[in-house]
Amino acid sequence: MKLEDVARQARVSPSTVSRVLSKTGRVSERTRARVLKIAGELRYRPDVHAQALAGGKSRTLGLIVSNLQNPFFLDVFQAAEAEAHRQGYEVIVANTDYHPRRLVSAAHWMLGRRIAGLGLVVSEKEPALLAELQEAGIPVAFYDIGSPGRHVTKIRTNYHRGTQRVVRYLHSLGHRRIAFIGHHTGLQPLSDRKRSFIKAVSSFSDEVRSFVGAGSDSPDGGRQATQQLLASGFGPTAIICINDFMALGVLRALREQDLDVPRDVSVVGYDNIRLSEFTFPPLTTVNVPRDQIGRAICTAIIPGQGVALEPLRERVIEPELIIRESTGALSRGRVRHRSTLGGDKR
Amino acid sequence: MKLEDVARQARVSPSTVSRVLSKTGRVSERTRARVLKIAGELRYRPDVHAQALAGGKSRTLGLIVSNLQNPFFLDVFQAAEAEAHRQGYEVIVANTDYHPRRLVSAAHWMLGRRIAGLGLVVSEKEPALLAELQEAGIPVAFYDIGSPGRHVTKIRTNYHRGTQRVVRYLHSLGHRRIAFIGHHTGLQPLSDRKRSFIKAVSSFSDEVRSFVGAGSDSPDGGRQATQQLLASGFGPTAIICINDFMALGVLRALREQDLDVPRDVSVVGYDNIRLSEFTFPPLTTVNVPRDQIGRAICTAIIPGQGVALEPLRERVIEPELIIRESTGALSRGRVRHRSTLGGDKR
DNA sequence: TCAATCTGAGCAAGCGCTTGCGCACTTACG
DNA sequence: CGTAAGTGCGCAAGCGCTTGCTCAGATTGA
Repeated sequence: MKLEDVARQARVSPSTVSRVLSKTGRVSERTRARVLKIAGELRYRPDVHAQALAGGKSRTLGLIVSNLQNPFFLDVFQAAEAEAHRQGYEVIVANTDYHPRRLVSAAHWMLGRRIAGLGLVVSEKEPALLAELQEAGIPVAFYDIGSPGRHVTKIRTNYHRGTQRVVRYLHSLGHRRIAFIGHHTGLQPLSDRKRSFIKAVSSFSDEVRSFVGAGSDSPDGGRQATQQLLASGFGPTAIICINDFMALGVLRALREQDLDVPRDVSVVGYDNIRLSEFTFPPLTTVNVPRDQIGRAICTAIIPGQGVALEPLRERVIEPELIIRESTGALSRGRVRHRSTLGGDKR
Repeated sequence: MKLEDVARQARVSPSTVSRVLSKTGRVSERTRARVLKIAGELRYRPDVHAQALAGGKSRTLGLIVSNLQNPFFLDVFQAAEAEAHRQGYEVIVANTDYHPRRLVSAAHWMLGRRIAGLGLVVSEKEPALLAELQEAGIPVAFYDIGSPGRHVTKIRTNYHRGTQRVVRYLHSLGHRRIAFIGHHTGLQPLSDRKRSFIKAVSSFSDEVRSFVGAGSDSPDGGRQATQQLLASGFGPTAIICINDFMALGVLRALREQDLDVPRDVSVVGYDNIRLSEFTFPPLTTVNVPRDQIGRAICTAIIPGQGVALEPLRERVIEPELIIRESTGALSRGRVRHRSTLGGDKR
């Protein structure tokens, strides 16, 4: 079923059909109706490839994320998709699993699809890629990494401030031995967050001690990092996780060692994913508005809106502490420190 | 950067460049190397649209799912994607949120993209759509719905058997008042599962009583359904959820009413999503191998493999009960029945 | 040594659309 | 009533690729 078939049946030229379908150009009401009718009957579906080729412009946006399994990224994707649809655009996603190589191949794949704009919500980076994107001239929006520039918008949340608030909050509850659990510490934005933690902690002079552990970005990663943390003998009274997704595993690991949250150990996540309300106990966390991020990305990369009007832009979103039940005042009794348990993996 | 540019720089014809890049046709080693070199230097990225148009065939697969937020679907998608990549294909996803209308528009969108095959992992259906897909002649794989036929493969897991096992297991633990919590009961495959439950329960004569509740396919849906269930006065000693995702909310609702799992109420999920290991308590569930499903879908719709060789196929995957800690023997003491609480919404 | 075969590469015809331009015809205006 | 402006539609030239066909030159076998 091609445009030409519809044209023939409707006894008009292909151009007319095209104009009717794309609502451009002048067509009489009668003709329009006839064409529409025939097109419907024939179940005509325009070929996007031909449209893209002939039209030269694309209504597809690309989004690359680091880990779709982590609800944070999924939420950003769905928010972006909703906003894009609202503006008549589509979005295609790709996942990198934090591998720079996959970042590059995903970007190339999108470039081949002639996307109108690209959103990058990843922690890994690849300098050569940035240059290539600049060169290609398509608008790009980064979250968390990179720097604004020509055709490039940077969106970020103030992680530093968020972490600061969490540390202060825990300090005010009496916690003095705090651990941080993250992942992929080799990637800059992620190690920046670790450093934010250390800095925030050290602002309380030497009174507060800290420890940093890491696993993969998954509940299981959180669990393993926690097991190591507990085996280390550090004996934290509070654990700050780089995100809620890992915190899921932290809670489990604690439970496995018969440590009660928050009585024995307080736990704080980050992101405020929907799941964080459903953990046991419900997780204290920091809200990161994925919908705003998703929308900001679209606004930034949809042509004729963001970049065009306001060349280089940086958008900072403020974090908000959400206190639930996984945190509490330091209990009088010392934490049950089970360094012996750490060694029982025999 | 177009093919022609590369050709000019390499002093060969576009056809030769095309043949080098697509590894088809005979090209001398020298020429090949030169072309490859130039293409690399120029950062040439073939335009998929032009390729698709000219080549006439597509290496893109479509996948439509009901709810990407539910890890079950995400897992199927990622499994399918991995398998597709292995075979040199790409996959694009669309989400319907259980709306038949969105199913149709997603399918049309994919048809416009001239996908090579379509996988449907949805619970809603639309008879007209099936006809249209048949007519379009692209291979289709259904999960859970539809029936095999020309160009159509059906993949399913034996939900009935899974539910049966769960019910038997709970019965053997002494449970006699069992509730089922599902969602979108208006959709056939979903109501089928509800009926499977009722049937399984009734196989124990009238000894076992049942109750069916429903919410949306989310933790929150599970939570709300549970609140209603508890308010109903039915006083279940065990709850079977249509999936783990909803079970997350069921656990939370129970906790909110100070009901202990499994002492007061046993809970069983379905799917064995990764998260089910991280709930409190870890969830007893039924494994549904998403990777197998994803792979089966690819195999079925990638041309020249599934459908072609073996016209109509149906593939059934067996479920396996996974016992964790959310289920236990019925405790002697009656469940604390808090019908009073049910009424406190004033 | 000559015809038969093979090799490597170019020509050109599309693939299914969009769109600038032009043409015929209608309507408005002085 | 003549000219100008407006309306409705078709023509044809691409968009960036793929691929069947053709063909010159190298290689081979009897």
